[in-house]
Amino acid sequence: MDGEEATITSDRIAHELADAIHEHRIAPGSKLNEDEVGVIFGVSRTVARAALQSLSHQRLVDLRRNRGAFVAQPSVREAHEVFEARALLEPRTARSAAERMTDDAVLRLRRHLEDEHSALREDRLGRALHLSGLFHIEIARIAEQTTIEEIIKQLVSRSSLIIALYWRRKLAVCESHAHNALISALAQHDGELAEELMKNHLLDLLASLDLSNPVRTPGPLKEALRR
Amino acid sequence: MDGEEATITSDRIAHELADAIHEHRIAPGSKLNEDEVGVIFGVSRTVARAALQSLSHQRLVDLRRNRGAFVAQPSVREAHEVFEARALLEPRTARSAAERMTDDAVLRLRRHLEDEHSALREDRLGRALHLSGLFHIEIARIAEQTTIEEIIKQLVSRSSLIIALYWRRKLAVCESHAHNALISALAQHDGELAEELMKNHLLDLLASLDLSNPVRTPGPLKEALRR
DNA sequence: GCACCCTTTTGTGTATACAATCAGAGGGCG
DNA sequence: CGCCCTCTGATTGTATACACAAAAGGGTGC
Repeated sequence: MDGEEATITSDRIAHELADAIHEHRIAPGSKLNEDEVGVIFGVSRTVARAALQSLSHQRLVDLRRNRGAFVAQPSVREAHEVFEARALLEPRTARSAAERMTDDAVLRLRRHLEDEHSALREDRLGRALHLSGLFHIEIARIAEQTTIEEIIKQLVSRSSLIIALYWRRKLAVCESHAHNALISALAQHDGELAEELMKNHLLDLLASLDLSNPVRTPGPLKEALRR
Repeated sequence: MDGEEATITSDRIAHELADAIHEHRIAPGSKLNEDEVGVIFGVSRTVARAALQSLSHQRLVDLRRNRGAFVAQPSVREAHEVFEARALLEPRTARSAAERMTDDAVLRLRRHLEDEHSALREDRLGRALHLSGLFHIEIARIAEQTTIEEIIKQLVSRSSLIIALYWRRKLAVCESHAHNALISALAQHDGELAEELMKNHLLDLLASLDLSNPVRTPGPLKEALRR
């Protein structure tokens, strides 16, 4: 009883692809060929197709009729909108999280932050960014708001694409500080502070992007699927 | 050049089914057989299946492996969460809408409200409720926040299921009043008031539900698809 | 030499066939 | 008489085949 790869469902493939996109191993604009995806995961086009459709519902890929699936390339407009939505949801959610914070949750967040640091030390920037996004999702989870968590999950996911396209400067260090400060506020059940910190953190994140010129990264093929 | 039904895409089917659910023509818990859907719309299971998957991503239907698709039955917990999310998003969005309000938008909203009244007069309660939900979406559209609009669209959609399950008293009249007051505030560009009105409107809506007992409406078959 | 059109090729859209799985009915056993 | 097991019918999961649309490539005419 070794393997657990017996059931390769479309959800699993969607997840796998999503992770690759989040870690910037697949660039925005990349073509995702149905056959290719199917071959990679050892399933037929039917299943691969379902996975791609799933990703398109999450706005991670763009499905163009008779053209195929492409990793989405959010516009500048969309970038602003996504952060606008996050600004409405996340600060108040951080406040809720502060109220519900448990010792266990503090530990989980600290461990998470530690992973982020490790990834950075190993120079796996993509992975670090991915973990950084998961940090926000973890906070929503602590707030015990599954629905809002799902929404934030999607927004963070799209943020990952936005960062891939409009990145300007390394914000890794201040990122960590921001997350660190957040953990402190949460651990002390200081909802007010947590809300404020989250609000500013999101503004910093937005400010670290260059949304002046509409970057075009045609995005080449993808051979980044090493599992 | 009469027909426009040449291309029955899965999106169209998903839309059609979604409308039926929103208007309470299909009850929560109803089984949505792939073959049946396919026959009704004159397509193969492949397309019907894609439509159902799409609806499941919107959380309108519940896809159970090897069991099939069922119209979702949100739990009491989920009901609270959905309205929690709406409370975070919609009031501030109403404020934005007030700032961007145009004469044209006012007209659109008034016409919308009028439709709602017509539906009520014709005793088409389901349709009235559906329109009432669209009203909220229209406000998000006026705020020119496509992303938030999409999120609200989903939340309103799920609210429709929640109302179908946990309805307590007729709130139709106060609904209209609330929407009317909102239009006034928006027309006067009074963001502050619009935000407050929306907040209270959502609280009223939530209060009109009976979320104490976990209703179980097994939901019979569906022959409600008269197009 | 360049541009345009036709052919070829690749890839998606859809239908259908087959395999796997589950719910329910019926019969056998305790 | 009730419980459990098995068999059957129905329905979903997956693969494959074919139809068609769009891109790629080469050839010809200007």
